[in-house]
Amino acid sequence: MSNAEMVRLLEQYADLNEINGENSFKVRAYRNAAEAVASLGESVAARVEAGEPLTDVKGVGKEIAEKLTVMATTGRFPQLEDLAKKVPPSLIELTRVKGVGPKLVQSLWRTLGIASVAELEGAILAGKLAGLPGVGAKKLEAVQRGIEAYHRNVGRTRLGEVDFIVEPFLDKLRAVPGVVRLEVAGSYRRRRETVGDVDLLAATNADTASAAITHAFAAYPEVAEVLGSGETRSSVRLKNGIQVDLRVVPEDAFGAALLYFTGSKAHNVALRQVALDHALHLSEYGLFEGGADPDRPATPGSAGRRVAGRTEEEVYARLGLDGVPPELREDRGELVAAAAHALPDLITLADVRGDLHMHSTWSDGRATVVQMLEACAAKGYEYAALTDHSKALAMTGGLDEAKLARQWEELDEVLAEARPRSSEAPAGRAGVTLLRGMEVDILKDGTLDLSDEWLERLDIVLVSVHSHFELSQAEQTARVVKAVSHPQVNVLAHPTGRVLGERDPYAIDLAAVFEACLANGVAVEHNASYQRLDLSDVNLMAAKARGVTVTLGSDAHSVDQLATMRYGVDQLRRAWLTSADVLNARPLAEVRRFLRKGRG
DNA sequence: GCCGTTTTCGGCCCGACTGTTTTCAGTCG
Repeated sequence: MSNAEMVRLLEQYADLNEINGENSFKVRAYRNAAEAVASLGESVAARVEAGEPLTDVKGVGKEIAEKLTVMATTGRFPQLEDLAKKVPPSLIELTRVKGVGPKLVQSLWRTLGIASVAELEGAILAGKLAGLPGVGAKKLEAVQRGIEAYHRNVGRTRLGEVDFIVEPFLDKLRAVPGVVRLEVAGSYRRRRETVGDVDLLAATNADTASAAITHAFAAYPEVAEVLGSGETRSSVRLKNGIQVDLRVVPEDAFGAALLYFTGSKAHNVALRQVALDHALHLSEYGLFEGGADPDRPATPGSAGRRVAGRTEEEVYARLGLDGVPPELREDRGELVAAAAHALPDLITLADVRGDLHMHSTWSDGRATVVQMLEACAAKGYEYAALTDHSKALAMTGGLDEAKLARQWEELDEVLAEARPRSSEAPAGRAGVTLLRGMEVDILKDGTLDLSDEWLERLDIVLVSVHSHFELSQAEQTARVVKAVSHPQVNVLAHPTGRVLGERDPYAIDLAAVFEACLANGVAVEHNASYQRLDLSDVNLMAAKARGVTVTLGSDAHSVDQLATMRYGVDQLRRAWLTSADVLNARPLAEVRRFLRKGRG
């Protein structure tokens, strides 16, 4: 059984236990264990086979280790199967409806036999919900709104699509008088590959400004519906279905609030624990001396004297920690590293010296080679690899050997013109070295869609899977391993084939693929297109752990798409990568040395 | 169920908002 499957089952077990009214700490323990497995970076099954104890994994104790072992060896989770007989798994879907939590689900199931969103809708129409304990007219309305939102917005929105919405909204709100700070927090700030709700955080210098921004927030033209509004918190749903929350906080607590609302939840929990270890108390209002007094009402500031809170750095510093970049705040060891002053010097967009994956009008790109090169020059790149598709992708106009030869004739001309032989040389693309490459299809049997002769002539050979996604894991792994073992291959592009929100990764043993890449001097790509972002952050961490070189490619099919590089850098940062881990953060000479694999 | 220079029991992050209540439970983040 794969780690992903184990994660899914552990989460399901946690959810069902929660609905069943089980001890909330036990529920959390299973969620923590699921998270631990998800970010493990190695196969649990392999670990079990090797006899390495699972209890070494933080968050996995004796009980869960046993359950994981059973899953790994038998492919089953008997306790979950038993629980599912008492609590139907379809109830989990009900808790995804906003306004419906575990307690209400339990009540719906026990008293009315409701076990699905569809049945809930039916019961509301039939007037059966009124009279249930805790359900009045307003609650009923909230549940109905929740159901509408559920249908409209199942799943999350890709980061690159949220940007288009968020940036203009921010501009509007920043213009409100009295707003001194406005930031996006949440998973958007952590640069997760997809975003659920958008969390905005504002600091104002007067109470009147706080009312003004709340008003401007609700009055934004793209707002379809105001979901809730209070003195410090408001929520709206935009016309495209995305929910946006606004919090207004005092300026001197902005850092603590930004920290808190950026999360992740796991990071916050861990950070608060660090605060407690220092006999301090952390909330979104600041870091306080003296613990909260349980006998007094928990009003802001009642917890003691504030010792930090204006900036995030101030809070971290008071806890003896270096400032943690938002991308790392996932409770994957960043606090330990911050305490040891050992956080990685994360790669930045400015470190990227070239783009190693782009298309032109020679296959399915929309811009010519010259246009792409000029755009790369404008970005200050030292080099760029032209990597059009091969002939197997007929619909993209992929290149066969004859067409590739014609492309090279054009490249000869382009390069001759670009050479600064006189003052009339086109300044635009001067300075960008073109690497002649191709994105060659991996055929079903693992052979490559281009002759060896041409593979040898290319400066850089990317290989990738664009077909036969449904092969078994063993077949897919063997296919890809065979491809990267070809002596002329340099980069395995978008290694899992996923398309966010559209297509799951195909079944493949990445550990085996990484081993083959390492043995053959092949790099794995992080495809920076925000539809793909493949490899994922967790898989990138695993690649780095095995010593595999990573490349970054925009996979641009137009000049505009070259800019998606920033989303790729986001994910590399989330994976703790530094510029030293990334091939195209190195100077051209080093890149060439890597591509030659030590040959001539 | 997990964890441990407060270790094998007794903790486990914290607060806002809403609605249904008459002092609080549920939900959310």
